[in-house]
Amino acid sequence: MATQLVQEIPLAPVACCTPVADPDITRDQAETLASIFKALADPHRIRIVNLLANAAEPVCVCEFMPQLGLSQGTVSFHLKKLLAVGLLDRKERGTWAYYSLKREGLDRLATMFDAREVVT
Amino acid sequence: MATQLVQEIPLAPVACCTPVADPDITRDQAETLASIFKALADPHRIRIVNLLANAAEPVCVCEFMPQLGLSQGTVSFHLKKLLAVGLLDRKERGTWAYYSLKREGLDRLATMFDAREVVT
DNA sequence: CGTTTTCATTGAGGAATGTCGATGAAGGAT
DNA sequence: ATCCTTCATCGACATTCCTCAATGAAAACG
Repeated sequence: MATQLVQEIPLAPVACCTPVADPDITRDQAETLASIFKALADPHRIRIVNLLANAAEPVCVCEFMPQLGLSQGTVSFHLKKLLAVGLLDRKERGTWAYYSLKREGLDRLATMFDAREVVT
Repeated sequence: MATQLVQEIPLAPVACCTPVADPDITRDQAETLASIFKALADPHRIRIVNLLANAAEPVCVCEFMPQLGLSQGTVSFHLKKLLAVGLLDRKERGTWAYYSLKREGLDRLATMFDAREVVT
């Protein structure tokens, strides 16, 4: 019975499973992709992106602190992470620093799944 | 000069920046989203997804070990992470465990960016 | 000039993550 | 029944991550 169950499925008879095609992406590509996901792998950074998406204009650092309930240094820490992977844009204006969403960054993420470039 | 530069931009005159719209997503939603991204925030797990995307049929654990160069326990560790967020499907067959991509999981990710549900 | 404001960076802590080797559980084979 | 294979889990360790308070740097203002 159990033996038949195994036979039913068209898998390799000897080995445990059918050989898998070599991966399309290299180790380096996987590393790059993971770093982008890593930038979004934090609830506070998700909210930062969400805040920026809702904002009609660039937002300065001091705005995030009360919204997120985080200290100023921590906010800069998170913004830097998002900036590093190209998801955010930063421009200084006097003493202030304004952040905005980088459309290319989001589009790149969208096409990852749309065209299945990454995964398929 | 510098003062004029600040004035040029139509931002709030007193405060440092324009008030930002309240975030669309709740703290809980941000947490959930972050957990999904966290599952993909590792190069080995990216390669696992890539391998599964290239595979025509479910893949057993023993196949990942040589491909990734990781110990068996570590492979199970990563598979569990992806499984937990609904990106993978697992079915046992005798002594073996076969993993496959869960289309709904990927589609959910895709629509996140397509429809801008998450971010916009 | 000195003071104040805004933001980035640093140092230090505690928490979470990734890795391995070892152990355990469950099915198949002899 | 005994042994072997496959896989999940556990314990332990090293590394990375997140957070704050404190310090620096640069611009605006008195």
